[in-house]
Amino acid sequence: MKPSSSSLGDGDKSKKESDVDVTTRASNLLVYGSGKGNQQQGSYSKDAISAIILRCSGNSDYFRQQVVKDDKSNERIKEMKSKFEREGGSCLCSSTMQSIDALVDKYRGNRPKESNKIVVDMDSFYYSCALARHKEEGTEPTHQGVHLNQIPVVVGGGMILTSNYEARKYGVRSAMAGFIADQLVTELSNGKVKLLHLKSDHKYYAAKSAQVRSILMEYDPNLKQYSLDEFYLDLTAYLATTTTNDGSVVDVQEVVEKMRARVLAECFLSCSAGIAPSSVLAKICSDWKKPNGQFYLPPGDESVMAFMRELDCRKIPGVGRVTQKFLAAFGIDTCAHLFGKRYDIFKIFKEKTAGFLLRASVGGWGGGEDEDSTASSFGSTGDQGQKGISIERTFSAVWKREDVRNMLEHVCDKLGENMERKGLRGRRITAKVKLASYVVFSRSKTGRMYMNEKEEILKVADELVERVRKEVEARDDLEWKIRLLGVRVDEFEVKGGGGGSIEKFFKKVGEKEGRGGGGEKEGAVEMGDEEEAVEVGDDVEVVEVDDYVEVEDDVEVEDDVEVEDDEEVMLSLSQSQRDGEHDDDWKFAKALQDRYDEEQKQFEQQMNKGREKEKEREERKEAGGGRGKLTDEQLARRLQKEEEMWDRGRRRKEKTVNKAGDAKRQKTILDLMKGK
DNA sequence: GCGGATCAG
DNA sequence: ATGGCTGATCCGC
Repeated sequence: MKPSSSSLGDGDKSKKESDVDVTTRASNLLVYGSGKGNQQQGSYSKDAISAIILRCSGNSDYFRQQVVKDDKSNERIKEMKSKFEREGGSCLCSSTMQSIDALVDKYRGNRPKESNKIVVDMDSFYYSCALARHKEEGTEPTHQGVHLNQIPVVVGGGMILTSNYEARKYGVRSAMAGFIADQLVTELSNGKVKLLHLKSDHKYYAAKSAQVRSILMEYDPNLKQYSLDEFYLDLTAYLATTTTNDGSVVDVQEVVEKMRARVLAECFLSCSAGIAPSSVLAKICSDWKKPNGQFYLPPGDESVMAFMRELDCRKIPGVGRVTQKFLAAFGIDTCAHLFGKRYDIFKIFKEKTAGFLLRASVGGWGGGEDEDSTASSFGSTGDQGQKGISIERTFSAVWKREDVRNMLEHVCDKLGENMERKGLRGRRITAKVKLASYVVFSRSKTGRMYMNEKEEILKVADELVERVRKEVEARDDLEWKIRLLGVRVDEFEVKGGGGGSIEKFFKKVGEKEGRGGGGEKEGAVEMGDEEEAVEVGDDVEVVEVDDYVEVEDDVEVEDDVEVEDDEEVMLSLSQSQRDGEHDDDWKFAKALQDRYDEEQKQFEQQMNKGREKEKEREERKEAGGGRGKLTDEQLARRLQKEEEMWDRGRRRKEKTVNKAGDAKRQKTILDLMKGK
């Protein structure tokens, strides 16, 4: 498909050419952007859909930014390709190839011998919930006399959350902007059909999800739930302990059929299931017979390899739009291609990604540890494994300090509440700012203190946002108008984990202070003055003592800054206690705290120095390279070209593959082998 | 450690 | 005119 470049006149050539450019790349962007779903019967043509989306998107800020991002990833692909060729293309030491093959053999050998893993995935969950609700309330699931299934319906307004199958025929997908979805339906139906929007009702969905869950629990009490509409089961135990009436072994496929029938009958919700030797394979299979169907992948290498062979890479969980494009650039579309180029991927991608893709190419999941590593505790025990917590909000663009501050305050309030509820404290704060132009910035600061109170978080977040503001205002290509603010806290304190002697010491202090040393999360303890408000007696402040020292180690501290390791800290603690000079534990702790504060300040100064140096370097670069971003980029490109040429010459002289790089890859592969 | 990107649901 | 939110991970620097 080609955009109509012929329709262009001759005038104003340069501008229109760049428009064509954008359009070409943009439509490219759309073709790949269609997502993981299957194309179904009766759908409108992809081209017609793309054309409408393209026209609706027009010159919107959002779309422009998408194109910029797309350009960047294309550039990265180009770099990767040239690097690949520079390093001799598909060429590795035979020993490296042997290692890769050994790894493949291991993955293939380690797959579980039975297909007892089940993934249950609810069909267009939010939409189905709407239908189920009608059933429960005895109302008709119709709109103007027509059953909802017969007309295009979505859940969500500004942003589509779910669409029914009729709407999907018009190219309406989740995560699509509402107004584009409307336009698709209206235009493709020649104005005869209008897209119906239903309101989202998260509470009801959660209730229905719990209902489904309780049924599935009868089959596997340890099932895992990743989201409201996805369940992971292991039926091994169920199959081993269940027999049919005549005493024969039950068939897993029949069990799943019955299970789904029960969900449908009791919850009025249809779902699809995958049955496979591993949960990742089951996840892929659950998509195979959607909606209201199931797919059984028999165990055994032959079966799995045959299934994978045909599989589009994009169906691999973890391979998204961009990765697919990367792979396609190297001629890799299916898992068969992936397997065929298994040696190449270790030269193309970094270790984690390469290992992941190699494993995926043979469906090599389920070899023990990885089956559990995906464990999550959605809706059950809580958030033990949680690594971060965040809130972000979109609003109509603001720019005044006061408005920004208010928005930020709102976000921090919410975050503080959530953290308190979950009993979390973290020492890294990240602020996220999205400009009206959809350009995103994030700035973070790792502190020494574990925080969970809105005021504390707000203070840091505000500094970070101000930093972004200064950076943005210093640039002439950006405008300080923001449409989103977000705050994230991570680097949580380790709770209940051991607790060294320092912690115990502080616990004692805490008890003496009459605040309990347990680590409970009480609200803000009001003290006299800001600096005094440091919660000396709270044991949670303690864990980071060694963390801080570690950080210091990394940062090349000035000579005159004392750096102590854990032991010395402890020593000084007990010494002071023996001294009797600090009869009052609190006083001593306060002194210690002050010193840490001082160190933190030094630490920050150090960081700032680094930042300034970085800036200077940037400025010098700009001064030397002339002015304007374009010139700079051109220069960089030229430099790279030169380097490439030089590199190519050098390689030719060497006449062999890059042994050093190969050795490194060997090591990577060996590490992967050792993995189990 | 930091910041940008990607992915999933 | 209208284009989300939460949490995780990887990579390059």
